[in-house]
Amino acid sequence: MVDDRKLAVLRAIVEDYVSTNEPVGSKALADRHNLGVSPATIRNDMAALEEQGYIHQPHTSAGRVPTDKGYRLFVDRLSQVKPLTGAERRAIETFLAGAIDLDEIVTRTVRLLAQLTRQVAVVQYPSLTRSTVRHVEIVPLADRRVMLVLITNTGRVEQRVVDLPDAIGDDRVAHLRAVLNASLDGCGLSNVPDRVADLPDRLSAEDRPVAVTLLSVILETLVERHEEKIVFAGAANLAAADFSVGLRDVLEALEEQVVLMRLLGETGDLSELTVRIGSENPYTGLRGTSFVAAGYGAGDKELARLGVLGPTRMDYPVTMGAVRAVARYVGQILAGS
Amino acid sequence: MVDDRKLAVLRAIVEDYVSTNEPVGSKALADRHNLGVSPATIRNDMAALEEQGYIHQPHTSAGRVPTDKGYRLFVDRLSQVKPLTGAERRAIETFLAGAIDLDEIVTRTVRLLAQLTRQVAVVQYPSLTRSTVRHVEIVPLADRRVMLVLITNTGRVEQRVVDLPDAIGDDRVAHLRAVLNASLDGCGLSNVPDRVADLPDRLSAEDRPVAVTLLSVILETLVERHEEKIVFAGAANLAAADFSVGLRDVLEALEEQVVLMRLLGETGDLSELTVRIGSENPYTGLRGTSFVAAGYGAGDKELARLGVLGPTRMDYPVTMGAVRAVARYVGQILAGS
DNA sequence: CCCTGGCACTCGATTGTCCCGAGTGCCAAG
DNA sequence: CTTGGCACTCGGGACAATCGAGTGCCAGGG
Repeated sequence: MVDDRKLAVLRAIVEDYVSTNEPVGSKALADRHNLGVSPATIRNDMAALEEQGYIHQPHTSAGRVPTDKGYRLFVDRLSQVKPLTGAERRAIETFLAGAIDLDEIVTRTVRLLAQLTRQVAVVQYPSLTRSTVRHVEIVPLADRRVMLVLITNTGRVEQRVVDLPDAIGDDRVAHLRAVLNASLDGCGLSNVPDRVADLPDRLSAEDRPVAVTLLSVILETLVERHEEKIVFAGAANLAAADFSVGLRDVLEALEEQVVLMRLLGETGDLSELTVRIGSENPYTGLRGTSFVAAGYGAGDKELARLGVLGPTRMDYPVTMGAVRAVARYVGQILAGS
Repeated sequence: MVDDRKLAVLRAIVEDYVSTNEPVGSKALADRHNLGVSPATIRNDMAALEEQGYIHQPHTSAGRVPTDKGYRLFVDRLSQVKPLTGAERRAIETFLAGAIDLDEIVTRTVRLLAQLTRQVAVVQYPSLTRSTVRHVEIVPLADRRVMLVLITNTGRVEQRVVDLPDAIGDDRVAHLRAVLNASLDGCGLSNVPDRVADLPDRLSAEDRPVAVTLLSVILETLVERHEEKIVFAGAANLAAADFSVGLRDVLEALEEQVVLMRLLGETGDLSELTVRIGSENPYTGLRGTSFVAAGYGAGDKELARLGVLGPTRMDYPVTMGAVRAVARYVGQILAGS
């Protein structure tokens, strides 16, 4: 039914359409790729492919264009991820190595990815929930006001100003700090609630109200900020692609954290690439776009995800190569810092 | 030369063009605005206005369109900033009041402004240089590694991980923390270099190398981060405006921190609105756009600026009203927190 | 002196028509 | 199963005609 030659034809159609952005006809195919058969034969194959929904013709007397299903088959079975050139690898490395803190790592990564793929790059901040507490700091600001700072092993810092029920002296601050750190140091963020459940009971009556307030803020921070921050870059590349229709929708989607969350949300194996094509996307405004995502993390835990959004008609092998490479390098950087 | 009636005509042209987005002719003007004169008279006035460069006709037999110079005159002398409605004010207030930290204030502000004006909003983070140190914190992470946290009176937090030349114990950390806070508390950030110049001399030989390292990082942070962070929102509104040409340039400009810096950069009095129209913009890609900016700050110091970017053909009175109002409210929020 | 109505003119946009060519589907022969 | 031939379809570009909004100018009137 779908023999090898038909697959070869489909591959050729995808490749040509991606590079020319014009519906591709049987003659052009026969010329450009040496398939060893005549245009007429190709026409027959095309008819079969269309019958099965892999390609589609915009109007009679036009060439064929791959459907989402066609791209899917292409990605799954007909293409190989294309590794980056040595020069590109080196560029990534030096560019990312210059980053001094988490913010900058993320910012540089997203720009890098956008530039590399000439599309829109999306990067999620390393997850709080999957990282561990490295340190808790309590900074007195006034008698009844402190700043609470949570530092994680991924270099992320969360801070909140807290108003306390009682005034509190430096010595008690030091004590609470010591207690909190003893309880939480190295603790996975998702385990924090368990770890601190009985903490107030172990404290003096004097310390208890303050501790309760602090703990509730800590827990709140962990929950509220569970919605992870996501940034994007390269919107200008959208305008270059001939996105005439729907550009507005795409821009809107990019500014909606929720939509981005859902885009990235799917869990996949680390170093496994996820490709979402056209109508496979969870959001209506993103029909017509495809999304290539990968998880990244320090060591072997997946901390967060990043990806690239572009027209359905994108160069999948190259894009996938770039995403995979960048994800790996970011992981290395995070592990090394 | 430019008598009152001509100005009225210019005002009418700007208003009509802004609302219809079509070149406006003499007949339409006579109909819609009761200027008390006939179309023929208006034609004469228009000819004069064109002669002086305030308006322009795309082609013979088309209506007139304001030039940048025309808009400039309109903004300077013919329009009044339009205050927001009560409902809008209340919405702003409640929306901004819910923010819990600086990041969220800025994020909410930029979204609010974008939504309010249906254009692209740009907000600069409150300047480090004009704020004061509220607290310096040193957090030991490992023997020879600490995290340095700088908290400012605007709620901004800067943190850096620092590798030290020597191992350092908790007691020495506490000592250094005390010394640094004693020197820097309440100090304007721009005065920090002076304030700490002689600090190493006042320390024991043992503490000196560590202190020097820390101070150099502090100074570095102040200088490097002097390039203030700028965020924007509402890019989708660009697509709605008929920006067919140049959209790409505009998006590129928005992602270039440098360009945004220059856009916002001009100093103006606090609560003074700056309007940059079309070719008055510092960046080529932004011809065709206008920018309305205002400074904001807690109390009477200007801390940073915010603004709105839109097509030259924008509703200036309304936009200016929104920018001014938002700037004031953000100031209040910052002052109150 | 300025305003007004009239009039001829310009020119972009719209509509309709025609034609071309790329590309198809089908069929009969190899 | 492949191939060459052939009739057919249909989008897009070129061209012409028409329409109408808007202008500039001029002569007459307050």
